[in-house]
Amino acid sequence: MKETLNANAQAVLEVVRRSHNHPTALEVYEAVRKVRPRIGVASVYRILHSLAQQGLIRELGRSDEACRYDGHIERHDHAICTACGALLDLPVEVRLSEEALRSAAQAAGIELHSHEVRLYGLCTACRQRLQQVESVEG
Amino acid sequence: MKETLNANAQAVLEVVRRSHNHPTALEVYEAVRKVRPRIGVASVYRILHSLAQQGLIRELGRSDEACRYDGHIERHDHAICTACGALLDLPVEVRLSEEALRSAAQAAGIELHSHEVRLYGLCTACRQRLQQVESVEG
DNA sequence: TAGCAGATTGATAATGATTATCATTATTAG
DNA sequence: CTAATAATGATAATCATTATCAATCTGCTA
Repeated sequence: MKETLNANAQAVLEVVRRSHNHPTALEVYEAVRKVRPRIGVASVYRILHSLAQQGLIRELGRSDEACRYDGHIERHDHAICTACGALLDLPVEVRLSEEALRSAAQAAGIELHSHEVRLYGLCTACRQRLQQVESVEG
Repeated sequence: MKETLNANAQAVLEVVRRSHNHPTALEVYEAVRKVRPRIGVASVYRILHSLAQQGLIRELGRSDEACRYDGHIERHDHAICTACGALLDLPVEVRLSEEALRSAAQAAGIELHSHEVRLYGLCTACRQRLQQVESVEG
C-alpha cells in the first residue's frame, strides 16, 4: 500500500490530468519521458495501474487497440465512433433513475459502484468522410 | 460485399450464438476447430469481423484482455466486475429517455446509432472472496 | 470440359500492447 | 554506516491481432 506519490508518479499523474484526449499508456510514456528521461515503460504501466487503483485516474476499457486513461474521475459518459474508434467525453450527463440502476444491479447480482452510458455512432469527421465515399461510389 | 455465409462462417456464427458467455476470438477458434478442423485463426478473425459488420453478431469492446463477441444482437446492457473483469448481460433494460439520448448525442456531435449502459461493481464471487480476505487481514 | 482470373483460405511471420524477470539502485530500519 | 527491503528500468517474454503470401477453390469462358 503506497500512499505518497514519488516524482515519477507525480509526473505521470500530471500528464494524464493535463491531456484531454484519453492518452494510451505509451502516449503517457512518451510525454513523461520529456520531464523524466530515465523512466521506463514498465514503471509507467505500474504507476498507471497504481493511480487507477487509488482512484486518482480512471482506466477506460480499450475501445480500439490500446487501453486509455482519463484524468476526469468524476462520473461521466462517453460517445464512441463506430468508424474510427474515437472515444469522446460527453459534456452532459445522460440522466437515469437511481431506481432503474439499483434494480438492474440487483438483477445482475452485482454490488453497484458506478455506471456509464456509452453512445455509439458516427463522429462528425467520419460522417463526412463516409458521405464522400458514398457519393464517389454511388 | 458477401451476402451468403459459407460453411466456415456458418460454423463461427453457430458457435457465437450458442455460447452465452461472450467468447474471445481465440475461444471461438478453439470451438470452431472441433467442427471444422482445418480452419485457421486468420479466417476466424476475418469471419468475426465480417459477421459483426453485417450485424449478425456484436463485437464488445475488450474490457479486460481480449475482444469478446456476443450472439445477442438486440440492444442490451452490461455489468462489469471491477475485480475479475467478468462481463455479464443485464437481464433487464436500464430505461432512459429518448430525449436525453438525443440531446447527449447532439452535444457530442455524433450521429447516434445505439447505446449501452454499463454498471460497474463487484460480482457475487468477488464480493465473497474480498470479504474473506478482509476478515483474515483485519 | 479444360483452363484461367480472381477470390478465399490458412500457415506463418510480424506487429503492438502489456507483463514478467531480474540485476541495479534507492530507501529505510537498526 | 550497514544490512534488509522496496522500487526502478532494461530487456525478454507473452498474448491478441493483423499482414503476407502461396495454395486452393470459384465461377466463367472458350
